[in-house]
Amino acid sequence: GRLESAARRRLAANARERRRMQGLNSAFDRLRRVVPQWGQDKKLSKYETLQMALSYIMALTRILAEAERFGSERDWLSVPCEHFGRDHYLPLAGAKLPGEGEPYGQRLFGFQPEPFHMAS
DNA sequence: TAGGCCATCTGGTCCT
DNA sequence: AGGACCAGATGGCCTA
Repeated sequence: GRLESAARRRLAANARERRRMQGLNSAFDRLRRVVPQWGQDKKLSKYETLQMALSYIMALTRILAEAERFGSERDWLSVPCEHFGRDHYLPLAGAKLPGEGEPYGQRLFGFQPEPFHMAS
């Protein structure tokens, strides 16, 4: 009777939770596809995906800010890539970067994992 | 075999 | 009341 109904509700809740997590995971997959994966053969973990998205957004923001400084699009397009230096610009197309051996994330956009701060 | 990452189950809390 | 969200526990799989 009541025990059976409770068990049924628990099972339904489990299924909902499974679906919810699957939705979350498919969102992570979508994010993985738009985040750079420079020569990385195995997929980024969830944590790495979030960190990479953060670094990527910040890098793009930096590039946009640079573009603003150059006024017109024509001026911007004529700027040689070398202008930005290694710290500001990294080649696309999954090229292997110098400094292999280093942890993956640290080669990208100067990515450094930051310790979390506990909310108080 | 230890450590990292993950999926799933579960109970608690909040919201509608 | 029921669903969504969350965090802790647990067990499986993989790699160094």
